[in-house]
Amino acid sequence: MRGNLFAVGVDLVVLTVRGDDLCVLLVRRTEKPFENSWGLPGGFVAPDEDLPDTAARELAAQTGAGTAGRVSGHLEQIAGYAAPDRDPRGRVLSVAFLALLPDMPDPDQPDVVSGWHPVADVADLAFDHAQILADGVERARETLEYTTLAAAFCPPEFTVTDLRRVYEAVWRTEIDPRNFSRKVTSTPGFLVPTNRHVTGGPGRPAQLFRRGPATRLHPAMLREPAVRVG
Amino acid sequence: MRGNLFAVGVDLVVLTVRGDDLCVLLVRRTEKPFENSWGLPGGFVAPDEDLPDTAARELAAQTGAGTAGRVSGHLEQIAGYAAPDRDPRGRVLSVAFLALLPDMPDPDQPDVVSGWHPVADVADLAFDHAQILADGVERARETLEYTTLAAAFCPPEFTVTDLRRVYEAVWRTEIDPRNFSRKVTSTPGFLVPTNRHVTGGPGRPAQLFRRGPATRLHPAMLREPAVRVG
DNA sequence: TCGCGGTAGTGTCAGCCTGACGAGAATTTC
DNA sequence: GAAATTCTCGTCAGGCTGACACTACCGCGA
Repeated sequence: MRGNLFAVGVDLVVLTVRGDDLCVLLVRRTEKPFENSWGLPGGFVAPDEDLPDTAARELAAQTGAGTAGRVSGHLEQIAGYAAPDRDPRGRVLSVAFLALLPDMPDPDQPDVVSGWHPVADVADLAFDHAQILADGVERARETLEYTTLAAAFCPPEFTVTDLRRVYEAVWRTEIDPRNFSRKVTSTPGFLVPTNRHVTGGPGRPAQLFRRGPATRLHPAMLREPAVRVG
Repeated sequence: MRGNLFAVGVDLVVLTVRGDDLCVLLVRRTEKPFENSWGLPGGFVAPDEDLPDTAARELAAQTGAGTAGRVSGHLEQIAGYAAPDRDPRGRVLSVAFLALLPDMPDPDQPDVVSGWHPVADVADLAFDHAQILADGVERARETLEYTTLAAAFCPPEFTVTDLRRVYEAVWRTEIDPRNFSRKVTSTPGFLVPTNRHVTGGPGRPAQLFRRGPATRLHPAMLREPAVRVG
């Protein structure tokens, strides 16, 4: 077999929505290279492990959530990255995965080595992680247009407003609440009403919904037709 | 550095439209494993080579087109595949790329070791190439919905009907020529009229167009809203 | 108790886009 | 020439969207 050999790792772009911000899970590196820099969580692929297995294992380890992340979360591959000089230690290929999680309390160990950072504030990541993050965020933005995956950012039961805030945070736009409500509630299989309502806050109580079986939006929920001719 | 080592290769899903069929470029394997089976063209990543470089190099080699494939073609990454048992020789990670080319004469060497096959007729490929092909075809179908990339299947100058046949072949549907023409000619930047016309065939001569600068379709050209709720 | 601000959800309406055609224009073939 | 074929423009009804008026229901404070 020809070809030189690579170390193969998996890097995770773990996104969640906290308040009005789209946030990414970053870890502070404790080893060279890029010691003390922030980077994406990740690890090497173990023998007899497939890429999604590695990603799921790392996700569980980093979020301290056991397999809980899979209950309402989502995990998909973004792409492979293998520029010859992306890792000074040698030839390393990294397969990036995108994970979407509901907002959760800060990571189990309340240390400063990992935490949520608004993606808009992120700068200077290790390796080519800035590029990977950008690709992951763009993927998430597109995914929200054509699928019902925004609900992956929400807890098992959520209101239409919760869901709208996800779109607004990921797209950094404002959406008319009335039109948004009409769209998502009229899409068959997107939301399953529970007939229960949240109370406590100001205003009329909002109905709680659960995720429905639908996975795709037809027609899509398009972002601003962003004048992009070139 | 932890982790075991992988050989890393690139596999190509090279698609074109011939007549009414979406076709894929396959090669007949001359070595074990899967000797004499059909498989996707590909090769290993050379030292100091990035993944897109390998893909472009292999594409040029396989189509015998030098760099001509890039003139009106398109090359994008699909995903990485690394199941532990996908290659009996050992741990091999393959990054798949999707290439879209205009129809061209059969490969330079008129041998039987490589050629175009209608994707609908393909069966029993080597390794996990059937899965990779399926993923590539699905990616192409989605891409046609949201981008202007169908023109990558066409020669530099083409008619609206040429373009429509691309959509029909990739989606395996029929599209109303009048509505299709309205859609593509009214999308700013999709088609640039040349004011020249093709002649020779039956019927009114069709105008020739060139690709415009637009890359995205707003709104998208949706396939059949395929009743898909689950 | 009674407004009052705030949020949830419904209703309306004009405009754009699409699917489903009709019909005319321009060419080859018979 | 007449027929067949293909390209192109028009028409029209229906669906979806953005914009926004309006009602329903809550907590809060006077």
